Amino acid sequence: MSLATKYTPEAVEAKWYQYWMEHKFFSSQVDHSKEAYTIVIPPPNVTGVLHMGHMLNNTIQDVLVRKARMQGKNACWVPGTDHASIATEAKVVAMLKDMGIDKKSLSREEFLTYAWEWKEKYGGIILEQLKKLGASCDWDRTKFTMDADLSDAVISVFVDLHKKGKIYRGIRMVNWDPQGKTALSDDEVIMKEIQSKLYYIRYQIEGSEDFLTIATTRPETIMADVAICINPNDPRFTHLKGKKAIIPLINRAIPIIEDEYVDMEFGTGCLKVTPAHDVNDYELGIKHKLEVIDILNDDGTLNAKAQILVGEDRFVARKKIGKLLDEAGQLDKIEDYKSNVGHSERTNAVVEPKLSLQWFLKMEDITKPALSSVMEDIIQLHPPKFKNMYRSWMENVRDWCISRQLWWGHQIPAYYLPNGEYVVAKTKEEALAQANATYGTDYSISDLIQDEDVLDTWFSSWLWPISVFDSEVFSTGKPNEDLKYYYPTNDLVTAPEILFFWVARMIIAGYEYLGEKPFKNVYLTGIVRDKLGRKMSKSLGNSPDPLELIQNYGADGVRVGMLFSSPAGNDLPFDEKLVEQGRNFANKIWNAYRLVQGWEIDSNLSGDANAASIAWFENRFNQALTEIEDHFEKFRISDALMATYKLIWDDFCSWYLEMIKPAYQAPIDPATHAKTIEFFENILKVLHPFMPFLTEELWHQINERSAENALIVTSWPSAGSFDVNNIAEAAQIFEVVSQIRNIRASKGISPKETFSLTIKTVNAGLYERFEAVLKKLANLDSVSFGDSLDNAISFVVKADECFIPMAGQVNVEEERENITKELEYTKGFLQSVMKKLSNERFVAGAPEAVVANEKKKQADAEAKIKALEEALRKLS
RNA sequence: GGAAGUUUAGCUCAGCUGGUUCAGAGCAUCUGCCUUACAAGCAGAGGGUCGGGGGUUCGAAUCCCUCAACUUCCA
Repeated sequence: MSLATKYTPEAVEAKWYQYWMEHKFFSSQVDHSKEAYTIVIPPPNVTGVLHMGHMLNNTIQDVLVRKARMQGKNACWVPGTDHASIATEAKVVAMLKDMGIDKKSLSREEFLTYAWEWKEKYGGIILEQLKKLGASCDWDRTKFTMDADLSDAVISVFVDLHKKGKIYRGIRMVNWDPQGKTALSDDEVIMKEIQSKLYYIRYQIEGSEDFLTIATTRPETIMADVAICINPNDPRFTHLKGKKAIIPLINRAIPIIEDEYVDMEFGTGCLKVTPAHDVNDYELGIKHKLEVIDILNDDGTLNAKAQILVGEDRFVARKKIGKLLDEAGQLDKIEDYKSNVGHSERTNAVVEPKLSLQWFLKMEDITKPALSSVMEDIIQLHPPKFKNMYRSWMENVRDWCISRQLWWGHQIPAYYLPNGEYVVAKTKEEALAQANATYGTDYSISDLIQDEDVLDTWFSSWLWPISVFDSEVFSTGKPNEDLKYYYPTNDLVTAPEILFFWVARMIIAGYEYLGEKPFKNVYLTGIVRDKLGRKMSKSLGNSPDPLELIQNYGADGVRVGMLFSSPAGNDLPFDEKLVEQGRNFANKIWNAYRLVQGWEIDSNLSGDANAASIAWFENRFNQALTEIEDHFEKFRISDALMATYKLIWDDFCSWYLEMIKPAYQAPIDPATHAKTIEFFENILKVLHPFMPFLTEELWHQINERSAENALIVTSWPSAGSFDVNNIAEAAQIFEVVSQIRNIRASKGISPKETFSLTIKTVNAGLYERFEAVLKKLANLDSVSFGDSLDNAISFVVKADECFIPMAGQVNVEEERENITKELEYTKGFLQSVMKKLSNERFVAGAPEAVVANEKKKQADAEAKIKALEEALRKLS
């Protein structure tokens, strides 16, 4: 019957997770008699291993799901993984390289075979790790973004949007890695500050002997210039308006255009416009309808359009052209200059802005309902400060480039025809039929060539809240039973970093395909950082191994540690101390149970002495639960946890259990015992979402229970009403206890030495009700009422004077000093109150309740002053 | 360069529309305790001019202006 003095999580956690799985507590089926509560997991990358960010994110989801389940809702948490085109392809390429295989030597099919093998082997690791955390996902519903049905959904959506005219092919500037010969996403580009040079080049004005000078870091691109741009407000250049300039060395005339975009302060105030090789210039080119001259090959060498230096590498060309310009007398000077230059994360090559043909989704119309639903709080962001960011992005949204030059992913269902046209269809067969019908041709399957590229990974994950339930609705338009029941989902928990990439796009897809929001609440977590404030990352090696943490502190401890200091949207500065605190908390509860389970019950005993304590805790529990519910309501999860923590540690353990605890080896009365077990059970219920393993273990220790009575499916307690007055009275008693303990501590008197307490009060009834508690907690042999005592240490609580006789031990000077100090403070306080009350404008202007309050403060302070003054008189 | 946010105890943060216990919590620190549930613990204590300055108000951590520092997003 004796339990270990320390809680050991390992065995307990494995046991209960298996138990929950066996009894299918995580699984959810459509059940119209119950309200659905749905969360879809932000699918982690298949390349991923569990990191601290996942821990935080999934702990929050599990807390929400477990609470909803206990509240009788049909809780469904759908897990899954994301195929992560770029990251996975990079992993597979690296793996092949280790095996001595070059990706270029493989066909697409061969490569994909390796990729799938890799996915089967490593893709599920992260989900297994989530189980260790206690995640109560419905594992039977596990999905992968490249599952056949989900892929089908992605292709249907592409075809559909293309048919609606929302998807088009267009030119776009991408980050090109000339070494890897591939486009990079912005995330794969690392900006580095580079010491470079600013070349000042002289361009002759057509039909005159004048020159204008332009500063550029990229002189090798002058052959691609199509205009010179000046700021129309710049008085230095008014004479150039409408003229033309001549590109040095190749002597091509280009127009001088005007745009306020030009920074008059930078360089010479003149800008050369090279649309093919600079993003900003490209925009400028579109605005002014300029042609585009691309002088670079894919490998970064100059092509024939450059006319000179053809075949030279861009950096070699830069040096050479500097020399040529100098020789031609058209190089004014060269200055040192620091600039930020993008480098390829993988090859470290300097990234070249390059125009290429890509697929786009028109965003202008499709985003409208997604913007308004968030602005009108139909979908609520927590914390709401992210609404601003969301709006600015949605209002300035650019068309979404959805193609990627990769193989791992959903291949774009566009088929090119020998006649130079293309068709978009779900299958090659359909494409063929469509092609022949449209163009009156007689092509065969082998004439069709499918687009090489795959779709952006977000183009599949934006369908996630829909496609995990119903992958066919995109083509049929008819939602299945699952979708009708579970959609819209309730809460989405994710990181603010992907608010635009993912969250916004899910909202867009939700309205586009179902005319309904995908979720009601978006809880945005912070970033987990190390003590130095750095983001935790594998490359820095500053992230603890989550599984090791679970091993060392228990899953419950880790969950609590993660949540302790993570208000929504705020970064979490992680410190192992937090997890230790979580572990200690688990141990505290474990020991509280050890105490309670060790009691013997004597049915002859009366529980009268404990009635006041029981009544107080009942009130306090209901008060705390009300607060906790309020925190949950507002998605203040860490506050909800802290309130629970304090309820258990401070109120239940430190006060309540001490109040009712029988003397050593003495039995307890049945009424108190029963009540205490009831309180304990309620506490376990409230704590379960945060610490599922420990609570389920103790739940079954308290009583043998059948599966349907397991804690995970027990109903959540509802907060009853509570008597604030009773709680305040108890607080007054606690204050007296603390004061007496303080006297012992400051005078070095052993807690074993008993005191007798005399109280001067008009409210003796209160102290009588709590007499047993006072005696036990302050170690008193008697509590009596009466007038002031001599030779006693005194203190004042509210307006009541308390005396502890202490012949010979009273240091009169010290006592006087203490009381005087408090008296001074109280007088000062009273003065400030009186100042307000004597101010007519305050009395007239402030609300009635505020004035009444000040009057009450006045009365309390006056009573206290009276008591203190009397105590002081007694001393002399 | 454009926009937003943050600044309260040693650390991490609460403090809603100005007015109870308005200066709080947890951790950390200090002191005393191996008191038979728990030293992963118990009891007690100290600690802040609410970033600086100005203003509005009877009254400002809270509203306004300004300066400074940090962070993030966009370019």
